[in-house]
Amino acid sequence: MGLETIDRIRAFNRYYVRAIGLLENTVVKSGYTLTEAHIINEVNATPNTTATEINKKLKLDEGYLSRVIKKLISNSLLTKSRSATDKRAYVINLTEKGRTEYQKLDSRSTELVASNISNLDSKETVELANLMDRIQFLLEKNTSLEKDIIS
Amino acid sequence: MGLETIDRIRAFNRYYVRAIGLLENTVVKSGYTLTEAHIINEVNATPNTTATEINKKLKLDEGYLSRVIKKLISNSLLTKSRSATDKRAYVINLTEKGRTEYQKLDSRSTELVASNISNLDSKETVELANLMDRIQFLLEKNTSLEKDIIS
DNA sequence: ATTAATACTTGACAAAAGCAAGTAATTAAT
DNA sequence: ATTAATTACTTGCTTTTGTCAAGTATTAAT
Repeated sequence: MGLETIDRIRAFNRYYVRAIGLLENTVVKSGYTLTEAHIINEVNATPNTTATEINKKLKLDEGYLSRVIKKLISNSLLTKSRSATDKRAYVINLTEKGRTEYQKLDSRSTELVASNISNLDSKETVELANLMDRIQFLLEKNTSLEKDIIS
Repeated sequence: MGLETIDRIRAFNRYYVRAIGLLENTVVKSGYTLTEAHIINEVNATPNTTATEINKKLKLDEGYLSRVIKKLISNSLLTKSRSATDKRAYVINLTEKGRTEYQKLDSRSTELVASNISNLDSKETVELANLMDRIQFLLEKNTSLEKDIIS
């Protein structure tokens, strides 16, 4: 297959890095940092989670995560209460406001994607999603678990 | 096609953001920040460029860019000299060391991609590159120029 | 019981990035 | 032609983001 195939993959990665960078800016304009948005997403996806659980996905510095959570609590998006089963840990949940904000971020994100593919007809849109699924499938073949990187 | 198609696209974006985040960490371990690496790439791609030209691609804060370039100059990777044709601007180039470092970053990146797809056979690897090309083609359909975002 | 590991916090600090004001050179406007 | 506006870049100041290390409390391991 040759080196030029890898170069094509790298070209895509550069392209997508840039595209995603623009996304990130847009998320930030929503008033939350990307990290905050990720945390909100995580807590939404798995209620009654803990900082350690969140960090298995986000892999931030523990101290930093602790502070960001603190900030989200002081902004009334999250609640934290000592776990009954493990008093070292704190159970984290979204507040009502937190759920509302999650919904906003979520629909905002959907709108953005929709607008970014607005020139595609529905056939092409489905094709795009299929291509993406296939890429993810191929890339995940390489990494049985968790350690997947692409560069 | 329905909302679930957009959700699939968003799922891929999340997946890829994470994958690219891991890439970034790896680049950083090379001793340069991602921003520095991008600048080095740009100067390599277009010699005799200027800060403004670089920033058309990278879209950083001007002041920040100015400082990063300064740092790269003090590390002997770049040179800067007043443009003869426009004395406001500075012509930027790689030094010999800069070229060497570019080559290192470049081959490192190729190696990383290769290792991340090492489980694919050559047929699948070509398929992957084709899928990526097609995605890029579809996404670029949406934006005649420069303003492409995907989220 | 003692030691080690886990969950989290806090203080101090460093790096990355953004904002705003400024200089000098060039281009556009009248 | 002179003034005004724009462009290219720099610098000081601040904020945001992230790291490191030390510490507390709790739980698990031996």
